[in-house]
Amino acid sequence: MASTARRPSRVAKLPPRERILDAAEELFQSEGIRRVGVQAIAERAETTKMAIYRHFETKDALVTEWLRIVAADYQAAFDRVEAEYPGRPREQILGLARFIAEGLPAISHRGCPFINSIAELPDRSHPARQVIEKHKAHQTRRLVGMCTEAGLPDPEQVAAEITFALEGAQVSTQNGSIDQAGARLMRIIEGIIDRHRSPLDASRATTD
Amino acid sequence: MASTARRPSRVAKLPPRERILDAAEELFQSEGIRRVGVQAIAERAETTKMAIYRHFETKDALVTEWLRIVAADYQAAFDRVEAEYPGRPREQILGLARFIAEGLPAISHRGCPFINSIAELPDRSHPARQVIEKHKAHQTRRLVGMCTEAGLPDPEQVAAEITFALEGAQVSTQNGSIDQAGARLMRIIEGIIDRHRSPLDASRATTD
DNA sequence: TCCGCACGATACCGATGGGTATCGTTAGGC
DNA sequence: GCCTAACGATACCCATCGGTATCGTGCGGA
Repeated sequence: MASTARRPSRVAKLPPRERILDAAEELFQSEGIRRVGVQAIAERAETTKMAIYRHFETKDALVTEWLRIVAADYQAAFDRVEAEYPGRPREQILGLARFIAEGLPAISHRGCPFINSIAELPDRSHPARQVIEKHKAHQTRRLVGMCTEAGLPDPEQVAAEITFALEGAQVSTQNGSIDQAGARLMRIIEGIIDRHRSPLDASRATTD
Repeated sequence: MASTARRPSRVAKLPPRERILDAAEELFQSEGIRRVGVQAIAERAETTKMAIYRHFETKDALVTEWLRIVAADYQAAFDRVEAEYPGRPREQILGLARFIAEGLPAISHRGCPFINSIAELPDRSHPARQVIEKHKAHQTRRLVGMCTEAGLPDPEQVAAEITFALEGAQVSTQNGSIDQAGARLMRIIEGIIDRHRSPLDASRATTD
């Protein structure tokens, strides 16, 4: 529950549960869910398998909790961007895109945790899948809200376009050139917004 | 090795190698690579594990061969669309997008084989990963070529935008509404092309 | 001081999975 | 009509992995 600071630094000895979640985050992100055994997580967390099973019922529960935290981080980005640009939905959307774009190098060769996890969890009834679906629905709702507030016609279409672009960027970055991906993504988002904003006045510049 | 005239005794089933590849395709696509054991593939192919290892050195080799086939299918779509609309790159791109859009329902709850496989194969030196990377590079090259031929300024940017949209659509469809995804994707692609086609002349119709 | 309890370490269990060895059988080519 | 080779089936080897049981240990609170 304690969604405290998610810092990859496990230098200082945090309580076991935090260390376990940190280790799981690093390993799941870099290696994938199924490739990482509980034993490996325990070693990285400088604890033992037993300690993990004292805090989490099963490995699946640990996976689910990890994705819950990642989802909370994303939603925090939404909150931050809304607080930073109150009443300016266009800047909010661009801020969100920037958040993703700036995160691209970090995940470069290993993509979005949600996308990867879905690939590894084909069972839709898996609790982790439900976390992902709920998060995606939440994200879509907020994005549509921003587009509506921006006065864009057909906000659902715009939100869908933005979502496609954001997720496509994260996927494509896994095996392409990372250097330009962020800049390209920003231009795409700007283009989407401006195209919908003024369909009869497309002469406005799309470059930043 | 090259004797394709094997005569099955009882049923008119395909030669073992074909059956194995068919079974692998179905299972890998629906369940994922790591979740599917060689034994399961053998049962689905109505053969045995040994037969599989007679035709493929390892499971990884089978995975690689499967992805090679999928890549060939995609490239066939490129060929088809180029043959169908010779000298009309805009229609070629839209035809390609339609190919993806129409394929969305089929992969609905289980996404693109490449994206999923990358998630399951974090090792970039894996031969299957190299197949994927080569395919993506090839696809990008052809897409950039189409954009160049269409006289679009900054064809790399357009190709990147299209790629993001196509892959994003396939990812987002996994856990969202499939019904509108195809139509939304087509509108996105049209919007991308037309926005770049004539930034100073946006009065032309965007619908086909 | 002593009790409780979370923690650490190790050994273990059952299941699964990749890969191999070996058997008999069958089909096709000369 | 034989000889080679691919095929089918079974049993097996070994590693890994999720999960459990059982030890011991240190530490804080009443």
